[in-house]
Amino acid sequence: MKSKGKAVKPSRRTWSNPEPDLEPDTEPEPGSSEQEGSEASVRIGGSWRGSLRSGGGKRQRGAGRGRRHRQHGSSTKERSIRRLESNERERQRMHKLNNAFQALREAIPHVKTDKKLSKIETLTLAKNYIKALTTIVLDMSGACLPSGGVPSEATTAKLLQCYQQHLEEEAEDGLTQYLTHMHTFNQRS
DNA sequence: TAGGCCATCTGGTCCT
DNA sequence: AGGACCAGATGGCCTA
Repeated sequence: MKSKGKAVKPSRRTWSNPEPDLEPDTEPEPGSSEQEGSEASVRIGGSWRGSLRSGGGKRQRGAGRGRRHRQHGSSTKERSIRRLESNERERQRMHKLNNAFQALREAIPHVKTDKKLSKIETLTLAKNYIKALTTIVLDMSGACLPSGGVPSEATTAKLLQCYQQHLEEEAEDGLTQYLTHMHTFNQRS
């Protein structure tokens, strides 16, 4: 396990722990003033960074774009508390995501090395693994993938049915069980 | 030392 | 209204 010194980053200026010479109350919030998009730099994430507002951002979802900051009408202290709570939730969310990645790493076969799979490697291997399993399962059931690589509707329905059954049973050894179902299915049909 | 990977913070947007 | 989700930014650690 790599120690990445992430829990605390003392050298970093955080919103909740700003440098003494910075006055959060007197600073215009990014995007909340008339200077929107005209600042050479904005303070986001407790750090100074280049302006994001002028075209660089990809965030253009929904009709709410251009909306002003949500105004909570609360004190600096209350906003600070909410921000800390929000950070904590985000941390927990990312931990859950990482746990899921770890579970995925353990579920897919790969050459064991000292170095753990990165996230992108994990996703890529998982995708390939699913493709390989699908091919095997279809072979067992006498079907085969069409040239496009996409199973037919009927085949997909069969796969989903077996997968659903597997989920309901919450099998300990998922793959074995899944393949057994498919084998049984094949024998019956 | 550069580049890859990652955790964390943050603000915007979506959803309930 | 508030939590979840998302993606950009930042900086630390590690390796080639």
